[in-house]
Amino acid sequence: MAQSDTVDRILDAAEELFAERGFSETSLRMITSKAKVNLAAVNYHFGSKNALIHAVFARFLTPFSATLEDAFDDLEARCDGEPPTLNQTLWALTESAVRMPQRNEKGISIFMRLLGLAYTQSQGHLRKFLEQEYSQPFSRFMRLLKEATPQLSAVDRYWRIQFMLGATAFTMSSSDALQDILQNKLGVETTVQEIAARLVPFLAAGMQAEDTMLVPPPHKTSVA
Amino acid sequence: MAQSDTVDRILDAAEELFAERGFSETSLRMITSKAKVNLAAVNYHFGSKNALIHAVFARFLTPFSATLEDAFDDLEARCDGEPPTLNQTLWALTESAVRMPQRNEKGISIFMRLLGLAYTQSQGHLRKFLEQEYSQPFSRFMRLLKEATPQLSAVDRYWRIQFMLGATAFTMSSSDALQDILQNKLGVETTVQEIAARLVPFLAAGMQAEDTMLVPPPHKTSVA
DNA sequence: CTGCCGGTCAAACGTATGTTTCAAACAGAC
DNA sequence: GTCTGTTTGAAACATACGTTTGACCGGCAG
Repeated sequence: MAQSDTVDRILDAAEELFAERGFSETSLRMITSKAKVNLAAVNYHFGSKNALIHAVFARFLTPFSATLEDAFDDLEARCDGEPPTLNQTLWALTESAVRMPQRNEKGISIFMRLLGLAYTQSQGHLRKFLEQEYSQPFSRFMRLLKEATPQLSAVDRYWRIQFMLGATAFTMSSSDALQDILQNKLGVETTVQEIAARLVPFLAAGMQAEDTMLVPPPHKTSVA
Repeated sequence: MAQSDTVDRILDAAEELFAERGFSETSLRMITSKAKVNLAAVNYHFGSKNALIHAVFARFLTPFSATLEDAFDDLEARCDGEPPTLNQTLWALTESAVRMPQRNEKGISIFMRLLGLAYTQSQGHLRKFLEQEYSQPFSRFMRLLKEATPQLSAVDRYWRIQFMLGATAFTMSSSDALQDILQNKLGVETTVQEIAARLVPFLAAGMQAEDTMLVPPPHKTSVA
């Protein structure tokens, strides 16, 4: 056991419980009892519950953002001046996520759910933490998206990026429950990789949809 | 004030606070003090906090599901045997939502955010409540989607529906914050109707994307 | 052995929560 | 006015939470 694995045990338990139940709904007592660790250990090692939440994100996000930067470097190098296509950009992102070394078989889906929760639950401190710690790869991704969709107006692109984020965060954030339902109803086993493989074409098609027409025409109410 | 507007004042305050902060993060004391009502009134009129949450949803969802059924009736009548197109189905849904009588100007976006939270926060009781109270219009919408996309496999269709739900719930759920950003960065005013007008084409294009290829081909790692 | 120090532990602290209680205020019927 | 059932009010209840405390343990340098 070398020094002390208490810190990792806490992080593991917290990660899993946060993903299952959300942040506010998970108490330190649940975490410490799942981790088989004394209650005070959290405040001793991390300082506060919020700091623990940040640490859970940092443990995954820091190596991930490095991997992602590499993937983007690779991609831009291969494209040699030409801006990467939308598909290439989206794939670079998902591949980076899937290739991360994972603590266990459901590591990625747990973390996707956490990211979804981070965006969804208002938790101001988390949002601030993520924005100021990981703004660089995020901005770079945004720039790539912009260069890959020059035909879109700024406003259209802005909203469609939100739609993409939403579809991704939402799907991944409820993927456990959804996978349960899907297994029961259709008898299909689905991995995160397969979900991503379905998601990317959906997003790419949405991004490249015909230009938005602001007056919704394809509808004829009451009057035939 | 006629009989008692206490119930409505509580519902108004709860709706707004839940949307802003989530369910667990909103206490009964916040609600009752915003509603200028005694703390005990919630338990007196609703029985429990969970029952209050259900009531908030029911107040919007019950008339909405009726409106939606009418819209679907209309649509199917106009199509006369032929299954409605995907665009028609999506527009029937969004038009129904937008046309609901609204308590105030942000009524719809508040409620969209609530629906997103309902799906995202695990809150088992809420999910059960929604499923068993409003399964009928939901199933009908699913059937219409199925008939409008006969080319999709059941699994593909299932996931793409989840993507649609995600993009919608997520976008609407953070639309207030997003609209603020958008106004500052791009100087554009955007209404819920306009967001919907951008969202529907995005969703329709995603739903009708080329068939999913499960082995992601458009990527060439390391090897040129 | 002594002294120290990072880590663990049980227990307690203060606060906030959802819920309950019971008396007071109110409305309408007789 | 009096009675009756409903609604409000202030206060208390029990519980759960995040955090803090201070005693204790174990290894290691002097």
